[in-house]
Amino acid sequence: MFEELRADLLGGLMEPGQRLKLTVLSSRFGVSQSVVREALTRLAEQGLAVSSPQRGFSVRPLSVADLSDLTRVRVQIESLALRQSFELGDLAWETQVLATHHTLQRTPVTRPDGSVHDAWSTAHREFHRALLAGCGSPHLENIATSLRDGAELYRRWSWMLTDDHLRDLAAEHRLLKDLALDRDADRGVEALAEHIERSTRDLIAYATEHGLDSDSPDPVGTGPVARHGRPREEPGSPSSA
Amino acid sequence: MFEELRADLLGGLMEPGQRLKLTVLSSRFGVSQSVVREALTRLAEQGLAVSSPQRGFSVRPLSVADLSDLTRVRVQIESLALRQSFELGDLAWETQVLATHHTLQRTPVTRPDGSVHDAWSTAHREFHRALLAGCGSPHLENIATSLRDGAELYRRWSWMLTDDHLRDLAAEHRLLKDLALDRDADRGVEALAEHIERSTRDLIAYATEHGLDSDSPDPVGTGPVARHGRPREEPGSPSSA
DNA sequence: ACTCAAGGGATTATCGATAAAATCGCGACC
DNA sequence: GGTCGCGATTTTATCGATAATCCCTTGAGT
Repeated sequence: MFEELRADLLGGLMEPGQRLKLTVLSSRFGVSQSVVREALTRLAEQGLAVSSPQRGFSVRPLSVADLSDLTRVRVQIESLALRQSFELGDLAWETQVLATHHTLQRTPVTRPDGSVHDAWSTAHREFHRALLAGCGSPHLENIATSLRDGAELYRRWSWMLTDDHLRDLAAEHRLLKDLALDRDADRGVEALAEHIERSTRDLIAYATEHGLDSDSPDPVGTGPVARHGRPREEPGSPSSA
Repeated sequence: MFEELRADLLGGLMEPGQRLKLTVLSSRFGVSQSVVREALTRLAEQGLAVSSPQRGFSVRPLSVADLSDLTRVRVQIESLALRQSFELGDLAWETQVLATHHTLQRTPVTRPDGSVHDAWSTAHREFHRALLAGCGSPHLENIATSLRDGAELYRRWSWMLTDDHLRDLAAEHRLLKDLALDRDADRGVEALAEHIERSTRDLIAYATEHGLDSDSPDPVGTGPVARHGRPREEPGSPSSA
């Protein structure tokens, strides 16, 4: 149940800032409010949701300032971890990088019906995790994973709104894999930074162009999310049905 | 209540690895098991406790491997943040560094009766937070804080077991403050790294010398913790009453 | 004497309900 | 016509109890 809710959040099913009411979630998953509450508590501690005292929980709001900061920190942390992986990674690490890259390469990005990407997403996460797993530092790895999860939220929106970065993703991953096997730290870090910053650049450009900045009420929600048929019931939108 | 439990954990009142039973905690704090459970969930997500499914919660176990890793990562992260603080910090940052250092300097480390240090601990945390607060990156700041909290657990034990680092703490903090005001990044990072690594070195030396490694049952618990009169009721100790 | 199995006790996880709090809507007042 | 205040409804936070799980002890069997 926790994993389900987490997947929903990461999948971008709920729009940012939307309130997460205990009753609707408990009926939705068929469990009591207690377990929903515990799940939300964990999610909030992870940063995927926010908890307002006496106000309940809501989906973590998105903003270009946060995305910008997140990306910058992510580049720094992942560069650190990648460099250490290149120095300290053993044979098992090399093997894992190769294996996860193969899986990622052979997993289709989108399904034939054009819907979302569930297997590819996990494969993508596994590949990037494997890249950094050689650093030999559990703490550093956890931090990197946590940051990546935070960025995942943005990546889903970037996916829906901009579409000019789909073509060379495979090439970027292949380059990262090759540089890892070659232990070319400098170029590896450079490639990883570019890989991380690319979608951020696109999304920020789109956001500033379309004027949806920090407190966009729902312009992102009018897109592919409406597909899920969830009625917008936020009190912030005066243009009710 | 959450803060109380968190302070107890950080204060080293419970010994590492000890089980945290819901009933005793709920009666201890005079609240229901639900709120204890929520607090433990949050603490577990923060890393201060560990959650075993169907087995409840327990105090985060300590090990030299974990401490070593934690210290290494902490040096890297804090160096990153400090360097950015030195570059980007504004007047407000300088002021905060100066102010928190003054408070820290004027707060006695131990009380006259020789007991623990509650005000000093918060002042210490505030000073280090202020040092890094100029980096202009909320995410990086959060990560650094989280790592510092994790290290706090070890620091308390280091305090009780080794005592050769009490004398020059004030000098180290003053040096850090001066270097911050001078914006001397290289020497600042060097001083901070030394400051972080010092107690770790001492504690690891003590641990390896006294043979209490990863799974020490309670040799650390026989120390100042027994002062709290809490009977050892772990099932792991066969020498029961 | 040791191993294995079943029973009893203790502890955790979940549930439904109650109490507290906040929000929203309606009406009175300025 | 606009604003403030009060009451009703929704929602959260807490509670006590039940059901499920695990650990330890006790006993028989080998």
